[in-house]
Amino acid sequence: MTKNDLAGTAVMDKIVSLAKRRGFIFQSSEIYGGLNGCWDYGPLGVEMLNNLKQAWWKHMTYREDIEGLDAAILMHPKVWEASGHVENFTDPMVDCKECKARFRADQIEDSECGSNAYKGRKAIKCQQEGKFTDARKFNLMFKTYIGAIESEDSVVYLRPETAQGIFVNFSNVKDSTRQKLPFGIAQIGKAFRNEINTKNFLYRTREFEQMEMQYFVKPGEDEKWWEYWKDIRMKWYHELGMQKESLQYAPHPSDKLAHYAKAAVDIEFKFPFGWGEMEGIHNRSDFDLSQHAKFSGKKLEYYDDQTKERFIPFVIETSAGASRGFMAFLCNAYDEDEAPTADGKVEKRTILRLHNKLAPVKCAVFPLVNKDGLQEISRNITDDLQKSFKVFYDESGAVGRRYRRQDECGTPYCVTIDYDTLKDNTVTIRDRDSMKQERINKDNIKQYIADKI
RNA sequence: GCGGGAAUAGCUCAGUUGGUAGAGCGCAACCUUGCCAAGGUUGAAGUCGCGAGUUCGAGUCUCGUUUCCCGCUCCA
Repeated sequence: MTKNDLAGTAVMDKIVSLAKRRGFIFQSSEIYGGLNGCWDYGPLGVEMLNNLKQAWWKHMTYREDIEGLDAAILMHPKVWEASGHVENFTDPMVDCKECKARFRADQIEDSECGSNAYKGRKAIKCQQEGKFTDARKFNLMFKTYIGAIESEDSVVYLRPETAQGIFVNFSNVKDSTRQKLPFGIAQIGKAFRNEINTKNFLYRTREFEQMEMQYFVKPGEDEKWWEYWKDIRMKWYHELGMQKESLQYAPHPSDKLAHYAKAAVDIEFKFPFGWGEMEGIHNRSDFDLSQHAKFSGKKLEYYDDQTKERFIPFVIETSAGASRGFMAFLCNAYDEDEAPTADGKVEKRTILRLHNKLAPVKCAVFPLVNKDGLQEISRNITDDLQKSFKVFYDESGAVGRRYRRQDECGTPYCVTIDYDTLKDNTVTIRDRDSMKQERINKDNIKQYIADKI
């Protein structure tokens, strides 16, 4: 059976349950009944998430034209005025008490009543008849106070995106690194949005992690670089094992672009519940730097020594969700196939076909049986290997059971120490996906795995 | 925010007209075991999401609430 044969909801349920059972994802504050839209990464989850972030970090910053940054989550409140979040992140909404539809208060004139009985009826008429609630504001930014006094003067926000930390540091990074255009700044960090609704496990949550890179270019070259990053970013997902048919570009129609964007395309993944955005590649033009220049009074310009031009760079942004990516890679890896049993039958095998780079544990080590010194050799091998990567030692139960445990966790390699090891120092190393084994010298295990992760 | 469904052991679920909590898998220990969830013995583990109410007595009935899922709405 392949995942395509299974209904989306059923697959999602299985993944959620496996994530809990094996320690990838737990509900936040579970013993208190949970907190809506918040999730914790368990022992295997945090390893995998770190691997994902590390893969992205290397992809972005192990090149000459991109620098790293880790800005504070709390920023000056004016940042969010300049960025447009204070104004645009707030929508006054009204509900119709009769048909239960919700409207943006500023769009009632263009909206239609949500009830079938009044199909085609203008919502403005319902409002005139007094069916609507008072307008309520929904600002998606979490608000808190800095310092001892809780007043309007001490309001700060949890950042709703990491991008602004990069824009406000544009000059700092440029001056301290002597970078010339085009160059980029990359950052991984938490962001917070007080969503009206959360849904789909890790997909829409109130606290999430972003992996963003803002690439600063000369105006006029923005189109070229937008195409470049669009291409590079899609390839990155392919290289980490995502099936091509599970990925697609979803362009934003020009009349639905965000206030800052000149062009935008999403990379979408085919989740069990349908296509969903994982990353956006946006041409933000000079909107952000111009706004911050205006609000801060500081020049955020670039001087080109070659052409003697002074200008505000354009920004091509690649904005990926680490949490969403985590979930997408988990869904992409989940599979069920068939494995032979000791008595010649076949049984269902649950397996996470994670890319070696993402797998939480790289290698498991088993003594074939728990006697005749095989455990001691296995312990020694484990101690040696875990100097280089995450290893799991297991001597509990039959060896077949131990293989299956690792399959469910996505561990790519299992090393088994048997009686031949005593004679010639070889061990078997078993591949997760094919279940095939080969014998190698125990001193070569580390190199064998290091070459593949 | 609206409508619908669900919540009992780590997971998947039973639990009768209201009468002291069950199974399979998993987990732990021991025995057995020479490579793919094997067999045996033993064991740990649940304030039945949370809080009220009705009742002599509530997993079961009522109300509230939280969380998750589905459909709307929302997603600068």
